[in-house]
Amino acid sequence: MPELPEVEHVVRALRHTITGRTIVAGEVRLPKLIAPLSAAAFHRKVKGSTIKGVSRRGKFILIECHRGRNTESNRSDFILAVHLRMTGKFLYLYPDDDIPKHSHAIFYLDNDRRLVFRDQRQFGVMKLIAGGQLTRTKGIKELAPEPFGEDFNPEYLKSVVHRSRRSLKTLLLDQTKVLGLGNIYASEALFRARINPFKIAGELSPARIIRLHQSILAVLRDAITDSSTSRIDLEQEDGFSYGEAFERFWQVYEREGESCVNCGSKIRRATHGGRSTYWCPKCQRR
DNA sequence: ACCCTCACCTGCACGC
DNA sequence: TGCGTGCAGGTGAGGG
Repeated sequence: MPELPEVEHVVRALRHTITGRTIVAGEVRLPKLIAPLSAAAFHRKVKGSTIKGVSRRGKFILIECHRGRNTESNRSDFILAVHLRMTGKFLYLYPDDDIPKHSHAIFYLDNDRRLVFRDQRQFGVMKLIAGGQLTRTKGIKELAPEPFGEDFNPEYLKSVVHRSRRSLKTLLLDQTKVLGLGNIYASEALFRARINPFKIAGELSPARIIRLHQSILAVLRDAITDSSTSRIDLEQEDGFSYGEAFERFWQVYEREGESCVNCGSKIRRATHGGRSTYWCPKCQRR
């Protein structure tokens, strides 16, 4: 379920929790999670490595590790890149806690705690990336610029939008074009920009592209800020709950039939490319 | 290069 | 109570 704001919160929680810890052992129970690497090879690589830090690229969580004493040497450094997809979660278990169902990877840490990757739907993915290879890794190298970076500017968005004949809603979900939105925040960003989700991207006026750019940033930033009131707790059964702090902020998503906060019209829902899209028919006319 | 459809999974809410 | 259906916030492979 997580989109960029939720991933950002998981990254902060992990950074705070596991930076500096050494991985004593790594166990993989669902081989496809790390395929084509074998569980044995995975264990050999992570065993004895120390976690330097935790960062993010798009919706990928990057756990930066190094091995051996010489931290200056890049040679044996690697990144564990984790994508939560729909239901992936991290848990930080106490020694006596049971390992819950759907736990597909377990990292035994040097403080006797275990970091568990749990994923009910098994869509999540882990990649072991050798030092310096991040920008050459398939699935990561294709990603659009970070939304909060300099390269994601109105000019960039204009170039992407003008080249596309897809609907804006579909375009916003394409991580190689616009990074960080998912099905919820794509609807929310279009609502804030007052743009109809079915509008063809290439037909968007320059003024509206600027508005869309601002709305994308505002939605992501607000979601990160608002939800910080609900701290992501890696010790909860679910690792973290998206909870009310995230939902409270939705203005159209999952609000079919409710009144638009701007004009009072009934929010509509339609299935578009197999996924739900929500919009206000009056504020977001075609 | 672009874009569409389907596939990957489990669990939950719903109607009968 | 059970069973079938549709739905869920993400992406990638494969094809046109």
